[in-house]
Amino acid sequence: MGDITHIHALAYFNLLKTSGWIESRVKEALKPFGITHAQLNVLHILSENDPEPVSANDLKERILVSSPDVTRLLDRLVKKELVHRETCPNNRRKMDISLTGNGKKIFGSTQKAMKDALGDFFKDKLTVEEAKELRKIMHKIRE
Amino acid sequence: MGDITHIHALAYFNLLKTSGWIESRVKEALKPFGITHAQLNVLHILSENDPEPVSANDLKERILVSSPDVTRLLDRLVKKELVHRETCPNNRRKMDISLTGNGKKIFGSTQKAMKDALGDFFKDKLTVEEAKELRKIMHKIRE
DNA sequence: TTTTAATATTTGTTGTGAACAAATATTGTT
DNA sequence: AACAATATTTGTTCACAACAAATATTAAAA
Repeated sequence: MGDITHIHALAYFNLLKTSGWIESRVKEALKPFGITHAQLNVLHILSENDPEPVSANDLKERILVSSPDVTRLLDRLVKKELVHRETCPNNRRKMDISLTGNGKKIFGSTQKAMKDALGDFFKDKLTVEEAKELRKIMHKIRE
Repeated sequence: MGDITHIHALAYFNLLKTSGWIESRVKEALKPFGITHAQLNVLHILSENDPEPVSANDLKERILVSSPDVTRLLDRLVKKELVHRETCPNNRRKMDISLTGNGKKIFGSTQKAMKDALGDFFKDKLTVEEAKELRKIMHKIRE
């Protein structure tokens, strides 16, 4: 049992380390666009739902950020004109958040830049079988 | 080739997602101790070297934080009396950083709390084979 | 229908950390 | 002694986290 714990602990620390390693590469790739990883998450969610708008509350839940901060995260994206924010006509408590034309364009560019920056990872580092296995394990952990 | 990229991309996004998931659990586990993940990293490095002190510069390199911020990160730990900081007698440019008695105690408690918080992950979620495979893949990515 | 409760977002405040430039102190080199 | 290299600190600005509290709108109850 001691052994099991040790092996699992090593895997866990490696996971955090690798994730940090990847995140620093992502951050570097995002620098030219002047947006952060947190902001990219928002653009990603909005892009998935496009052209349907998403409410701030839905964003809050999908981004795992406490609700008070979504407003200010969006403030920055609105200021950069990447995101459009207007009160929902059906329920005037809600805000409809969606990508602007520029937001879509920038998001597309970041996706491309991230693929370039992570080229090694996508192409060379892992075999298809390993990538599949990795994905399977990730799902099992969060189960 | 399109398929390969897609599978690898899915694995990559899952890795970031899982890492975020784990980090949020770690953060929750650390809350009672009033220290952040970044601060825990410092305590971890100091604990590995204990009782030998570590210079701020060595910390900087092992923690992947730009040098200007190590000072203020340490400021907070010194203020909490978890860390001891004094000028190195051999080279008075350097600072010797080490754990205080309380720092060691708190670090020990956090390790225990983290294991409890991640109990599912350590024990139930992955088999020993999967944990080994995960660790192998993590190493391959950072290679 | 007025009151009350629930929902959705915003505002204020404080603390932490990232990024960059610049200052200081100490040591090593010419 | 002058100059460069090393190690840390300070200043500044921004992003984000955490918590409490305020506001506006809608839904439900009396």
